[in-house]
Amino acid sequence: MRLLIIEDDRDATDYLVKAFREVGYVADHASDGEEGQALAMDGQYDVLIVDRMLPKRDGLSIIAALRANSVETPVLILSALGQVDDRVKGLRSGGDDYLSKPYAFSELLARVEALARRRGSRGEETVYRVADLELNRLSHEVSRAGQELQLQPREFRLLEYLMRHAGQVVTRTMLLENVWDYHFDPQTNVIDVHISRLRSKIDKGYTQPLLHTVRGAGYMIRDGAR
Amino acid sequence: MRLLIIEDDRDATDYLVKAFREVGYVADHASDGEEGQALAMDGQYDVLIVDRMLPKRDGLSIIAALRANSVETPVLILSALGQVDDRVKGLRSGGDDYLSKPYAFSELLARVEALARRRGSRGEETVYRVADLELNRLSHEVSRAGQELQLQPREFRLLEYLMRHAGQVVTRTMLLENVWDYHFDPQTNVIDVHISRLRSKIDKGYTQPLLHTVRGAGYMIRDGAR
DNA sequence: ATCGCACCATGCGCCTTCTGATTATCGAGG
DNA sequence: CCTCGATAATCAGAAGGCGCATGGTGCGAT
Repeated sequence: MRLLIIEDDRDATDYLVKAFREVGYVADHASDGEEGQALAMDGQYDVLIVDRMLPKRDGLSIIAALRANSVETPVLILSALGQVDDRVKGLRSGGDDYLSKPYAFSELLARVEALARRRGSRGEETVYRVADLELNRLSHEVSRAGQELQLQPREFRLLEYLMRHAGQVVTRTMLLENVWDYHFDPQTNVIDVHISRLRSKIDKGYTQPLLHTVRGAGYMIRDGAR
Repeated sequence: MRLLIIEDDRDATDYLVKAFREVGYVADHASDGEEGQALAMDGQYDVLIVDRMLPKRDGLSIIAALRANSVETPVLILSALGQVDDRVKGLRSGGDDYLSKPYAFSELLARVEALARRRGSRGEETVYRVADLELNRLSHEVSRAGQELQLQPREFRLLEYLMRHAGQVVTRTMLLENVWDYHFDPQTNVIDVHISRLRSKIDKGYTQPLLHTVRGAGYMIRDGAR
């Protein structure tokens, strides 16, 4: 699940990004209305979380602009206490939601998931499975053929991302963005190193390798039969 | 047990939330009908406590909307004295309940528990057990291998929350929200400190540690084969 | 006024992650 | 089929970060 948070309060944003990441969601953020709108315009997000009051361009006008360009990503509006006016009501009828500050993260999470579900985006599995390889996102357990494996945090995120996109080639750039939160090329072989270590844990000793290198493109995890 | 209180009177709400928390229930709240309905729609609660008179959308219409969406969470209606009209009576026959203000909290509690029980909801265990570690939510007693342990209040809440989610990684954000009621990052190591203290009480001197650190993710309690 | 609990700050130690060099593998073209 | 350049894999050392423990401070309760 990909989220975009458009919010100018730095602390609040950091807190949210961290919290969403902890539960395994990818959260980008924008600190003003223009930047946020530009990002959201691609329609690559499952849910947008938008502050009512923003520099450069307020939350409601962003939504209007998106809808005018037929970007139908559901939006959850954050508003200061008691600030919910009639326009917000109007928006809600469009299928979106609002939440007034202060709020509990768990509440926000619940609503975000509700929005995503309503829209039909799958609610995110708790267990990923590829052949006899299993990853449990709640307990952070990973096993192959029933054998428990010990992964490091980064390796876990890496595998989680790969398994979420099982059967698809995952590019290095995708990994940098979503597993490392790098938005630039580190010019090193970080990825290779971790792929190597991960591979030694999940594939070593098994006849059927699951983590495949796609030369020149990236990596892919899948039941190698075929 | 998870409760949702939909009530616009701030003081009354705070009082209830606190009171329920003291007896170990998780109580969310919404201050108007729309917000309440949105929250309740997820069906994540065991019982709803709904004021008759609410801004934006009155209590009965919320219930109607929920039932229309086949959300069958039992509802207890709070109504001003003598306000019990026929429609409310109708609801009662359907298995729900009402209570007129003013009321005693103990009575409210009893009815809420009755509703939860009638529904067959797993009413919430009163004793959590993980391996030889036991926590009694009613008596606030904690013991390991039959040995009574002395916990501080905060430590108790912490352990209670961890044990409720035994076998799952509990993130720092979850702890901040649910054990500390912080909705921001305190930028300190409060959690670490209390985990440390708790650990020294429940794990020190035992060969089998139960409270595990999941580096980069959070903490988890479980019968730690491993 | 005193006690005790919760919180904060600091420093330490270990584990994870990254780096950079080296070796291996791939694939295309001669 | 061999060679060569490019790409990927491996390895081990280093540094940084994260989590842990301890002692100190403040505040609320008794």
